[in-house]
Amino acid sequence: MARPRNFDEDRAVEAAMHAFWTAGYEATSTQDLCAATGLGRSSIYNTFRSKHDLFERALRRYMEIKDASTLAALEGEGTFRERIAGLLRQMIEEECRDGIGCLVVNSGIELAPRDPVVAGLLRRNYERRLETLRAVIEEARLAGEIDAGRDARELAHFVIATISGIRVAARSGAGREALEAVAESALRAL
Amino acid sequence: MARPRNFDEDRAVEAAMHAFWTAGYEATSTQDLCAATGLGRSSIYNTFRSKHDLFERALRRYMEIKDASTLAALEGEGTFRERIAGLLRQMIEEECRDGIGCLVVNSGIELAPRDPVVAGLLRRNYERRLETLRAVIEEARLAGEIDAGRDARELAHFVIATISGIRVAARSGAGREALEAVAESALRAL
DNA sequence: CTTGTTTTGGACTGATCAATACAGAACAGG
DNA sequence: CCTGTTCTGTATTGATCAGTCCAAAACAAG
Repeated sequence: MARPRNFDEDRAVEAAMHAFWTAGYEATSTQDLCAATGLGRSSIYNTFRSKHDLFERALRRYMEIKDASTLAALEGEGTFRERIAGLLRQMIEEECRDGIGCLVVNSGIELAPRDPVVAGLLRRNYERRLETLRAVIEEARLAGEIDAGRDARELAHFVIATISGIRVAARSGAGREALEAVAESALRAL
Repeated sequence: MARPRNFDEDRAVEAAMHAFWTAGYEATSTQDLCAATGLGRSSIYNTFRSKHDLFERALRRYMEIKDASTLAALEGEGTFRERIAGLLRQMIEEECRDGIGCLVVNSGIELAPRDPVVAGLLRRNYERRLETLRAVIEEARLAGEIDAGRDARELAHFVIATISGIRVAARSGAGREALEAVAESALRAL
């Protein structure tokens, strides 16, 4: 018994996600968000309470998507090493293709230091990724694919840091060969 | 035959550097810059042409300082491994102490994708750091401290990426032990 | 068709943004 | 002390910021 919505909320979140992703939080104005989503100001403020709340939704959505694709790479075919190599290659491919970076890394740098809510989201997501990786690595360790003396959790930290390092390097002007060299060196460390 | 300046230009640049460093480019207003430097708007715009130009100066200054301290760590005492370990420890210490991160990493994420001037500065700095590290690694390789079959340039890329990875991890909520684990794993890869 | 509820577009708010204008202050050379 | 030049504090610019308001529009239920 009321006027129905004229847009898809999830599509709007994903459009906002791309806007924040490419330009960052501060540099994305509410005007930009209107243009990206195709909505009017009222619709945005009526649906999402504020620019910050919309950003949270967008960041959560990004994490969902990214974590799903990471999990898919980790649970794919092949040896543990091959799967990690595939994961790193996937990141490099992404970074070189559209040069858009990673919203999690971007948010950690731009917002986390002064935004406790975002910092909390990122910390929880970090823990989740860490645990996923740790489990996979532990499995590989027990299967004898990597040195039994290594600590799975520490290696998981290392893999995550390597991915972040590759992403930052890509933003600093490193070419594809450089990124692949980093991935190769990291794989050797496992 | 004119009124002399009432402030030290270099001190002003360093004050601005700290402001940009802690809050980022967009989130630092010209008002903030006045407060940080202790100068009036006129003095700032008269000395540095614009907020952007002042940022460039600040970024250049940061790179000078940082590169000097990196070079000092690399040219210190001890084996190659010890010096790299010292460099990583220095970064971790810095990251844990004031949790302020690195202006180069921050700028690469926040500005480089949409600011060609900053992107150029960062790319040139990356090349410089790469060459410094490559030379040190090459020396270590010839001295037999690391596997002669490895490529010094590739390893240099890897070390830089590891440092960036550690910095991003610190911003994502990783604790000191996690960062140290990353450093240890990376050292093992050399 | 009427009523009730929600959405929507667009005008509007006060605040803040980077940057400028300008007048007077401060000094060096004469 | 003057004169010329550069500084500096303050007021102000127009633009843009996030967010609000309100009237008209759109639909469901009756």
